[in-house]
Amino acid sequence: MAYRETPLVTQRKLAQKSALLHAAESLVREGGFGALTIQALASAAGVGVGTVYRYFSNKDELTTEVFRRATIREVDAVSAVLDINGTMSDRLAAAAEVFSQRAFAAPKLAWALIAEPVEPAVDIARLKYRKKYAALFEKVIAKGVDSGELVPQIPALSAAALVGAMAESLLGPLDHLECRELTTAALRDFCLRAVGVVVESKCP
Amino acid sequence: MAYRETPLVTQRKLAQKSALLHAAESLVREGGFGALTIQALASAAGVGVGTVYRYFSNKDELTTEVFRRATIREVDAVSAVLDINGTMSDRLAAAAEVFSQRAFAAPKLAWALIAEPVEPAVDIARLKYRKKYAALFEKVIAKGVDSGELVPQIPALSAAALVGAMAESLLGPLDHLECRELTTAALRDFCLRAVGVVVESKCP
DNA sequence: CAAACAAGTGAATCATGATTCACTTGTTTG
DNA sequence: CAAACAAGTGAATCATGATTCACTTGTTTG
Repeated sequence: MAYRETPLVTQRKLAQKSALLHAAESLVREGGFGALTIQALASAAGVGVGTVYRYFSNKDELTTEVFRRATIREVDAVSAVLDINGTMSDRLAAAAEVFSQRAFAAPKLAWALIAEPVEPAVDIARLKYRKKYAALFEKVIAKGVDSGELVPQIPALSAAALVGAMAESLLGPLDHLECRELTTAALRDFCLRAVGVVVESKCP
Repeated sequence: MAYRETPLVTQRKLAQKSALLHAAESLVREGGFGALTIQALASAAGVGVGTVYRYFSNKDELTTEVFRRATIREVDAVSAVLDINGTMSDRLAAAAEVFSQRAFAAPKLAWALIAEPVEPAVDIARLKYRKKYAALFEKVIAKGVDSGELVPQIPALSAAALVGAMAESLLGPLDHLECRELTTAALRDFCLRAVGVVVESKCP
């Protein structure tokens, strides 16, 4: 007798939540998190504002989830490339390149994820995922130091510094899409030098 | 017959504005820009909220001015040390050390200036002063590249990356004041390697 | 001293977006 | 089909701090 959620309804609800998240990410891709208001999302998704609250208990939950999903894709891409075969410097080089290339491929999104002024909730998530990047780098750097491939250093500090270097150095160039290749290469070399890989042999 | 501002009054007004700015910076030193509300400032300075508006036309002007004054001190300190005699790497090393030491000396302020989530107006100022740091580094790096002391590179990119590396790598350690020396040295070495100075001779 | 004016005051108001809630519409069950 | 319930709605309300403004207090001038 009682009403029970049927599979069809469950699926529709999932689809609706997914549609909302997609619409929200589109808004962020176009105008950063500043463009992601409940009103804007509701009208972009073609629903009433109240409907948004059926799927997210509040704004922070929404923005945090949008940030999390987008950032996880980035972290995963960098993580994947850090696991390739080769020396530690090969891996770090590939990671820097991927980070840069992906940022150039979606500049506004990159800016939103990396540097846009946002509500504290998103900023906390940002900190968390920066640590995730740093943890990935730290592991590889530590291995490189152990094997003698990299100069002795504090892996945790170098890793954080790499994250900062990557993020900051792209902020300016992101709107100069022509310099993409040059910038990517320069950033990669900077990172390699920073962790103590000799780029050009000095002892012929 | 008409009322005209007497030197005494002019001086009092200057003193009042200065007192407000000092009180505002104290609030920021204790709790970041988040703690700097007009209400809090007014009661900290022992005046009514209306009085604050006699000296600053709006909140953005106030916060921006507090940020500007504090940051200029930092930029000047780094700038001064970049002008010392010595090789370009000596200068960059000194700059990294000064940046780090000053951050450790006032951790909450450093956090507020570098990374705290703030209203867009302050964030714009932040961007501006990050560029100022970068410009200082860029000059020194360019000189070093020209003289062959540093590896070939894009000075503007390396400079931005250095700024990012310094800022990011201190975010974590700032509450571990014990590691101050070690962290400072590690950051300095990271920066020197990054710009292509060979820290340890490889050709005996 | 008193007129003329500026500085100081803080309760009241405003601005911006998030959030609620009484109501409407759609689904499920027997 | 109709009862039972959830999803959808958007105008109204709320929350947070900035901002205003009618008023009070202090300074200057002749």
